[in-house]
Amino acid sequence: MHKHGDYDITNPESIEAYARRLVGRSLREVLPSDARTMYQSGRGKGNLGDLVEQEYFGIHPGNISAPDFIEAGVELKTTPLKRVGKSFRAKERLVLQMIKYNDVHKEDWEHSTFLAKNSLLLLMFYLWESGFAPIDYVFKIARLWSFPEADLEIIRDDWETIVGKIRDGRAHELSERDTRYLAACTKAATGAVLRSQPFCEQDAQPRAFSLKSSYMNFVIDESMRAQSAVTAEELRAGKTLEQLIHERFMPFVGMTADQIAREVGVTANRNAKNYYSVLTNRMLKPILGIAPDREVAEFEKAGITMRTMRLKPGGTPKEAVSFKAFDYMDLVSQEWTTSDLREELMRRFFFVVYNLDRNDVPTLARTQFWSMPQRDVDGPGRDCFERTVALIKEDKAEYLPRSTENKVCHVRPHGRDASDKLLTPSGRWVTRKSFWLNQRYLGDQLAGGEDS
DNA sequence: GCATGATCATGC
DNA sequence: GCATGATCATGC
Repeated sequence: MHKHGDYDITNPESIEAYARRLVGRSLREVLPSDARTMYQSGRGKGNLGDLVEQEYFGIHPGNISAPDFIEAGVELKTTPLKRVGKSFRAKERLVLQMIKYNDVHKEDWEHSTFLAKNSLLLLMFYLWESGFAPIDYVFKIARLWSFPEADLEIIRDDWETIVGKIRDGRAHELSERDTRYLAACTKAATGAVLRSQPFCEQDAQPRAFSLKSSYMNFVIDESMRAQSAVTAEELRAGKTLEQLIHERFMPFVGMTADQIAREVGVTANRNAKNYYSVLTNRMLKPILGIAPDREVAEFEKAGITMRTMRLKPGGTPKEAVSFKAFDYMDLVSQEWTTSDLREELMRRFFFVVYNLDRNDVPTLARTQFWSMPQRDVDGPGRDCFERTVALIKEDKAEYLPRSTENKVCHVRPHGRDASDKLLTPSGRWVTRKSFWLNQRYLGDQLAGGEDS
């Protein structure tokens, strides 16, 4: 028996595809009514993980040392997200398996039960909402996850640290602070029955291997990014939102901005600095056949940042791209991993690209989706952020990173005029500023893209 | 010609 | 009234 209903139990991708059907929905919306009634209103509370396994996938994994989908080697994990502002964060750490103090010390990493069970995870994130029954939580992410090699190195170190402590007879001293990604989190309430350990008389708290929340946040960011291309419903004939958008712009490619304005009925002042953003919005309007102005919301929902880009005759961008101005006080209180800047850099960008001719007449050249490579986000992007924070703290808010100092971005004034100032932590008023993407960097990045 | 500082028209 | 995305202006 290889098949189970709508998926192939031996094939990870098939299982993932079936899991993805839950994204954007709750179990109540997809389960047959007889299965639903059991779990309504508190009764049969069961945790959501069990519900998904039994009612959605129809599996009853009893074996705790092998993956849930044995034939495919896939371990299913259902785990909550919480909303923080516009983005999602892990509501809790992800518990992978109990640590058996009396067995694990005999294992080596390559042959560990940890690896056997957790090498390929099917992660299903749902949005936790206070007061909801589990059956009503809406799933946001469903994806296969295998650890990137670099991460696995660290997880291995962490595993060795934890197991090493057990071998040293110090299981009772385990702490989540010992490790970076993989932690030995306490399991069961405080005061629960303690467990024996092999090399020490003293009993230890029950603990489980778990992925820290901070690591899960990284997984979430990555997943939202990967998924944003196809979120917002793969409407109509299985086309992605991105395909639909490209197609929408196609008829305008080759037209000058003036011609486009006439075509879509824009009469706004050509000198208005939001002229191109008005044009783009109007070109997008009829997309998806939804109510006017909804398309912008669709963009938002998919986490897409829309920008105009004008290329000079040589093909380099005429201008850098700005983000909203920051508040000095707020900025210095931010950590890189959760910073506004990182969130902005991690978003998917949609560029509407115009070519300028020698007379500066803009012609729509193409549209292009783009995401900043991860190494640039957490490399130069991070440097720029941390340098900026450090300089502000040193009372040098006038001397923030320039475009010549950083490959990816820089800081520049961004206010009403030179008198538009904000308070710094040192108590001085300094020109309002923001982060900007370097135009040279953008030129290099977008040159490779041949979209639409 | 580019990097950086300065400013603007509009929408909310 | 002001933040935003965008562009202009200047100095090196």
